[in-house]
Amino acid sequence: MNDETRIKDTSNLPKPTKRRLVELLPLLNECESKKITSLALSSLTGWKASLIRHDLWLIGFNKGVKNGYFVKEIINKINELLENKKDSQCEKQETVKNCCIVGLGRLGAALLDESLTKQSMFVIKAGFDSNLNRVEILRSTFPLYPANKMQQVIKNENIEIAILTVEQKDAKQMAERLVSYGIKGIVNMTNQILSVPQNIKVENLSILNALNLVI
Amino acid sequence: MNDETRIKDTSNLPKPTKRRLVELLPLLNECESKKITSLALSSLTGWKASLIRHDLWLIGFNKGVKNGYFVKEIINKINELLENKKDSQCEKQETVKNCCIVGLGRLGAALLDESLTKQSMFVIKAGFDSNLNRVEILRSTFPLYPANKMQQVIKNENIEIAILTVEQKDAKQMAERLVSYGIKGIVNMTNQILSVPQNIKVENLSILNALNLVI
DNA sequence: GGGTGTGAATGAATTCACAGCC
DNA sequence: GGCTGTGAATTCATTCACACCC
Repeated sequence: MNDETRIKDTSNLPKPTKRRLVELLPLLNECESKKITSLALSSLTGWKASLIRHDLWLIGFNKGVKNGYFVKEIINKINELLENKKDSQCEKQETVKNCCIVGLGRLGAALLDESLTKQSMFVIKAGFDSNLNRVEILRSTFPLYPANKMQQVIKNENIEIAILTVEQKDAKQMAERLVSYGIKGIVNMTNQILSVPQNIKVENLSILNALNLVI
Repeated sequence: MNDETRIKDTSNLPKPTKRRLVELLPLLNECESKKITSLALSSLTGWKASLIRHDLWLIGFNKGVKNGYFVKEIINKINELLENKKDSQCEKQETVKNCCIVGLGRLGAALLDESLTKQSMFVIKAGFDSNLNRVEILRSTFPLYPANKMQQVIKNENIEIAILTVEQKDAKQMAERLVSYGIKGIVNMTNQILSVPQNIKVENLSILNALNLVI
């Protein structure tokens, strides 16, 4: 077997590493220099330089880097990961991810705006609310539907990700419904803990919980 | 030395433990039964029962629990922690935490609403934006100020926490300003990494980053 | 039996240390 | 000298295992 076999299997990266890489992305995109050293990244992020090198090593930066990493190369590598190309040989597949917003209260309504996902791989395809009024009144660049259309729209539009902004009390059962309709990832903006099957990914973004953690 | 000396120093709890406890709080508050077992909590959260017992042990549930924990007791204990009472003998101090919202774009404006912090220890005292228009037009239950009033208002109102909802490009420097004005905790809703002094706490709640993690 | 309390054992993530390269 | 590449050492978090209690 040749050297290629030594390339790390990036599909089961440690979670903290993946998180850091994702956070790195916006920073790298704004970087005007061609190359950047682990030390420079360290001072930009506050993370140890050795940790950054280790992370980059895990995603395949072995040998060949001389005096700092090429910013573009890091960006490309991270993007590759995120697009879950299990097989890097595979065709340049369409890497758009369809999302929806579930719950159009104050917070959900604030997301009815393309700017959130501008120049990203995410496209918001639909908004849902069980309150018909909201669905009719709110204006948005993508269509809004009553909650009873969820199953159908999620299937038709091939939506994989939901941003959950419903009221606390509805969060759990709504998450279950979404999972049953085929949603694979949930960005949970409520402060409820969602218990979902292992293969469903959840990120918790409760502002109230966050406030409790920054005290 | 007596038994009291064995009580854990809850001020430097492991971060993951603290996070779980905070997430537990809303769940416990809705719990209608008087007592709850670690097993029940496990099935509600998806976390291992032994982990939950360990967490509770760390915050002082040693001995004395017979057949499940008293829900109220857990809630109280966690709240005590959050209010940072280093010294449990201390007077029943005022445990309100003053917050502000920095950046009144679509996301920030969505938070101009008491419902977020209702029946919590947090009170939003002010909103800031460098765009005078927004400050004048938006309606809110607390006062809005132009950004140049920040230093003064933060000091006068004794504001310790900021919810950062400015545009990406302004995030870093705004964070630095906030720190220089005495802010101790930042809920960062931008996708920029903020590098702040050690003693300042930051929680990152970027929706775009979260989307990248649930793929 | 079903539950907690608790240290020890395991597993995971980070940091160190240093060889090797320009 | 400054930088990366990389396994080993260390630190940190979770899980196990079992004594004890009702």
